[in-house]
Amino acid sequence: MSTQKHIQEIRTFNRFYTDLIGLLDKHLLNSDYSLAEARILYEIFTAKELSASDIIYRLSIDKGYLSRILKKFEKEALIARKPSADDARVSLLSLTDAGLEVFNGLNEASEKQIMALISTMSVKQLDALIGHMKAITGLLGK
Amino acid sequence: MSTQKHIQEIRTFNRFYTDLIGLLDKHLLNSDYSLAEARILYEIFTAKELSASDIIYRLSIDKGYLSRILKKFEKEALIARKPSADDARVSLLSLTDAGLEVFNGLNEASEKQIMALISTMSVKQLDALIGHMKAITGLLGK
DNA sequence: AATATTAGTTGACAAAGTCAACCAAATTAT
DNA sequence: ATAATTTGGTTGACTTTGTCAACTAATATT
Repeated sequence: MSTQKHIQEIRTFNRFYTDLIGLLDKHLLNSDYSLAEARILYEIFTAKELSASDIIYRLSIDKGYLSRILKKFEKEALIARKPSADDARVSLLSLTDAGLEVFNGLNEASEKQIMALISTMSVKQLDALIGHMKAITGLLGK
Repeated sequence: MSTQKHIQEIRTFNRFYTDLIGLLDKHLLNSDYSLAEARILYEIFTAKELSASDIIYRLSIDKGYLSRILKKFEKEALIARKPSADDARVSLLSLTDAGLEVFNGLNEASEKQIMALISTMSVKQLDALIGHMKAITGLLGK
């Protein structure tokens, strides 16, 4: 692959996901949740039960910030905290039914944003994007 | 495609790009530029010459915020403003050599972040991701 | 020529995120 | 066992990021 072409692919890819971020930010703005909040809900959903520290580790988020977001989530009844049997300092977090509903709503909205973005791209651009992902995969020997 | 599988793909995809956003945010944090700033540089790079209004239109960014960022860019000599011949209210923006250098640096750093993320994914996950993009493309009749 | 629109700047503010100090529980060293 | 250190989490004070409305100057509309 020529360097020139490679640079072009990087730009295509960067362009794609920065646009995606823009769209995502916008749709989250219309929702009542920030990107950080959406990511936190995702972590809790995926793990079923985890501690605040786990989230800090996975998302590299500030613990003070997280603490406040979790407080808000609890107030909105999106999450439940159960004291850990192993460690009295720790609360185990899980999504409530309301939390799951919010999480699903955010995911569905994301999907729409992705489709909206992809629909603005040409077949050529899409191919370039997929090709670039594959190229990276190849570079990594997978 | 079964609904269950479809939901799973959406989640894979959402997960991928929200993680990407997290990484991107972090690397931008280590740089001296915010995501908004990176996107603005991208626009100016792509268009060669455009007005602040063009950027507002393309990125749906607040004009007050943009105004301040452009002021900062000008102070750092990343951009040049040339009065438009057509409209005396408008300045046409372009990247300086310094601005181009910053833009290239940000792009390169992004690439590293993408590779870092992809390297954590399994072949199966990557296939799912690419498959999902293709599926969306197919749904859109491309 | 009067009126309305548009491009861009600025001030005041709100939201997002960071940092350091702190408390309580757990772990390690002595 | 207990003193010293580390870890999980909360809070207050702060910075950065982003929004909104008011304003000026130039352009477009009637």
